[in-house]
Amino acid sequence: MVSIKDIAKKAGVSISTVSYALNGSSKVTDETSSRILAIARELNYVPNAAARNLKKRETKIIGAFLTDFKGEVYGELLDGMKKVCNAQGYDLIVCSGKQSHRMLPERMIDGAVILDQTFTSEELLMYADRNHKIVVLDRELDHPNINQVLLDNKAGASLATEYLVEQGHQKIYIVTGPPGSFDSEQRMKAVKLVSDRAANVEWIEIVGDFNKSGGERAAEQILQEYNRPAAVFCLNDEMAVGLCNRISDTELRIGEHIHVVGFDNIELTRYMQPRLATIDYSKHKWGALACEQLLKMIADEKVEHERVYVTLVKGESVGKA
Amino acid sequence: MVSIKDIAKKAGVSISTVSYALNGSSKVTDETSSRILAIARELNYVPNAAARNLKKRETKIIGAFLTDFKGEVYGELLDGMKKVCNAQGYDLIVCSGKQSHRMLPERMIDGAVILDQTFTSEELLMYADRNHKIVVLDRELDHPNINQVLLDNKAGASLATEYLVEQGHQKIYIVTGPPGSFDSEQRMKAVKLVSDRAANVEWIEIVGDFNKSGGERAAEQILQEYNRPAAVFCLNDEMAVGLCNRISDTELRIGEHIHVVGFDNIELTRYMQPRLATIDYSKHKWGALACEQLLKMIADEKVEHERVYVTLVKGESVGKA
DNA sequence: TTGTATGCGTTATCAC
DNA sequence: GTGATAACGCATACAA
Repeated sequence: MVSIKDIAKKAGVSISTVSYALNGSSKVTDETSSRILAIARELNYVPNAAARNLKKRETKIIGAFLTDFKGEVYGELLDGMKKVCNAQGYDLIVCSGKQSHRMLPERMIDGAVILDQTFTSEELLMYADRNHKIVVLDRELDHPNINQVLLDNKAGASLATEYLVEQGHQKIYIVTGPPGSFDSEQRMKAVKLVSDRAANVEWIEIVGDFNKSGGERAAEQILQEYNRPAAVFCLNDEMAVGLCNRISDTELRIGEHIHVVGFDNIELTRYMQPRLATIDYSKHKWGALACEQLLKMIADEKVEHERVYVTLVKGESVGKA
Repeated sequence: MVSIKDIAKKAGVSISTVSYALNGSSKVTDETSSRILAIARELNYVPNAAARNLKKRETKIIGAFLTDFKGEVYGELLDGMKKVCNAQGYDLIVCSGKQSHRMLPERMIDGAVILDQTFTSEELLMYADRNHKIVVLDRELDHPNINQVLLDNKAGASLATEYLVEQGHQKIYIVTGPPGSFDSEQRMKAVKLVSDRAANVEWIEIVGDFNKSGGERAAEQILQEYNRPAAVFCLNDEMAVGLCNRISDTELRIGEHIHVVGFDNIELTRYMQPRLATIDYSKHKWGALACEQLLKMIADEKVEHERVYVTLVKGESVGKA
């Protein structure tokens, strides 16, 4: 491996001069500087990250942690993060799984964005206590080194529920996420609030898992109990897709016998027949905002918790009761 | 930051003893070792990655490079990679964009899996010359430090084309990927071979881009020229989705007037009506194999280029001519 | 079994 | 403007 030492030797200068030249310091003459740069290029010199990181105590890398790589939501989200990071000279790396947790405490990254159930809140608080900067997208956590950038789950779930109520539906199934999911619990709360406020609205909770299979299982239950048209609010689109898919195997029609609304507005919903009603938000903006906040924290700027706004997307998957 | 020096001081031993103890060396007494470990835990000691990397000249991290984060194919692929890496004590990080290229030459990772158009082949060869280990999934490249794990594009495209020919189609549109795409060119070659071998088969090339929008544009052209039923081989599913979507706005029916086959078997195709015929392969296995090969190279084991096999998935998107 | 000493490749603080 | 030199935190050959 070619190091600054090699360049120094070849240029007949000291390593400190080389370091200055490579870092564009004005302390060195243009002439020596350009000579050193030429030699560096000639030798194919590449700085060693480990050495630089060790000395500077920063890596200029941000880590995004996901529960798994399979989610539909992630593409745009990561894209938003990358754009912001790159614009400020940071690199973004994406990690998943328990093993990768070490990245943060071992200082391989300067900060972390968490959308990852495999982190416990205690674990995150511990890292925050050790002065690591963290942005959480999937929980509420109060600590000076932790910033929240959360979806407006309450608004989204209210919009969806109100939409069903307005259409005259009185029997509403709610297919939830996995037990303990922050998003699921938040959304569920809003559903209860809205439907309890409405007259003659009955809601039935079905425990789901935020995956297609959960939606399919919910469909089974709903089909078994079927006696009159019903509405279903799947707390995410993935389950709505599974549910609609299962229903379409029967003689019941989505938007006529079973009315469905989802949450997330994943791309797939645009290609469903009928089009799925759902809750939309800018995933790109969510990711961008998360990284902006994180970079501010790293720069020791003050930040406030942020909220990502949502809107209702109507679709033919919901008809009049 | 608490370092082994702090532990050594508190334990009344030298830093080397601490280092030995932490690394589970048998050179140190069980008694002192456990005492040191206890102190380390008490002080919340976490090793510093930069220092370790600098000394050991390895990071135990593999980098996966993607053209962008938005692709449908990536979830399972990355999952396969992660599983293999983790099983062998490596971490996987996912990167995208030109800025992240530095990871490899700066030695932040021990090796790279490339599915990323933003790398030129010259660039990769240069890294390989500097003894960096690389597995490519998206091009042919011959170098002792580069291993290929490629899809069997030729077989896949042949299967798809033969399927259309068998169904009696004589006018076949091919919607290609972006100019210069290796996969696209490979598939195109096989299409020509098969259709030229068949009697009375006419093929028409439409330049696409592997995105939905390319499929939509292709649909426009096909609709304009429409005078009799035609078949379309979209060289990936993403474009097939865009194409079908555009067609479904018209009075023409997929599988009746326009017959479509794709490539990749992305999850979305399962939810299309009618179901898209396509070429399937195990994305999980592809990723796993790529990392197995890479880890072997890192361990200085000999490897041969590998091929990922494909199968035809029939669907109602293709009917008899 | 433990301690001493050196070096990994950089950056940065001093002198000169 | 340039050059010694000392860290950064860790691993390890060698000495004791």
